[in-house]
Amino acid sequence: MGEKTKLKLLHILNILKEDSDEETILTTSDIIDKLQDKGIIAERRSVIRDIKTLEAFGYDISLYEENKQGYYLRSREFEEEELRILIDTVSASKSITTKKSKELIDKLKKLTSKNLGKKIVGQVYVDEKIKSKNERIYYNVNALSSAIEENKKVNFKYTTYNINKQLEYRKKGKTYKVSPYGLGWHEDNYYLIGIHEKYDNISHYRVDRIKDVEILDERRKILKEYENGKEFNVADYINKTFNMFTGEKKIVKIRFENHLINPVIDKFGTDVFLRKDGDENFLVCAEILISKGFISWLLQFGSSAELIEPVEVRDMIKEKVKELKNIYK
DNA sequence: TTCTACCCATTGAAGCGAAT
DNA sequence: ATTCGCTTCAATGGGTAGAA
Repeated sequence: MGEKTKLKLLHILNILKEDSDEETILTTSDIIDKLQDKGIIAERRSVIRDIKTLEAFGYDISLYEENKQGYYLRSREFEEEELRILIDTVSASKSITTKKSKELIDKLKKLTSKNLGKKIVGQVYVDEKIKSKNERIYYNVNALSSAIEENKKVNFKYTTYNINKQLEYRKKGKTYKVSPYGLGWHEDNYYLIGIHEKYDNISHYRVDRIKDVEILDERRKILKEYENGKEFNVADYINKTFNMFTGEKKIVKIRFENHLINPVIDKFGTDVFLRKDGDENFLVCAEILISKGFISWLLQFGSSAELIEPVEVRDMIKEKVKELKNIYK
């Protein structure tokens, strides 16, 4: 007895956490065996008593009385589905390197039992082709968010792929001075949203392509729109921006064929204003940022989508179509 | 067979005051 | 401040009976 009696309780908790779940129910003798592996000799009834103690403390343990098979830890910090979402997101994220993804997934795995962890992770496929090669991503995210919090400007170097598929510095390694405003996800990429020192509009930078971040002791530049203390909402901004190209905000009216309802909802959300236009079409009115990204998004639907208003955006599309016509004539 | 419930004896741990 | 000795208390395990 002695020290071992206290260790036993903790070991039992650990055993329940690591080795039990709804599909692997442990009997008292299973637990006794596992305790023995750790050098603790325990008696049947004291195991039961310990489990009841854990339950009384608040652990959600399914008892023999309830399931007639044995014991298992029912709820954990994360449910299987929640964990799966997190793990999938990590493995799909282009900004996180393969190495960092694997480390993160290993940590996430510890939030459930060994069995379930193995099951979930076995289904995850990490696509190395799309993964960033920048191991400094965490550092970048950290430095950038501190800068945002402290209302400071940052210096960094920005990289891009050249046609030889090599990463090289943009603008010959010149430093970018940016007032950072937010970090946000868009289609598996992590972006910094901020204002470049030389310009007055919002720009986006892929966080995984940013290098050598340095926090400056200068206060952030304020955009005119936000001078009156209005809070910058990253999520809202990303929603209104298409494929991370900036442009002017305009109200547009677009006619879509009915079968395009899903991509439209994906893009505009369920709150979008839309109404029927005959039997085969519907009309959408929405405020968006007009950009190359938006036009490419619209053109992917070919003749199944038609932008009706405003005229100047229609003209932009006409121009684009003319360019295409020249290539494919 | 496996678990729970109850009673009982044993024993280690904790609490506390006194001594060093 | 630490150690010793004493008492008290709670945890453990043995036994038995009973339920599923």
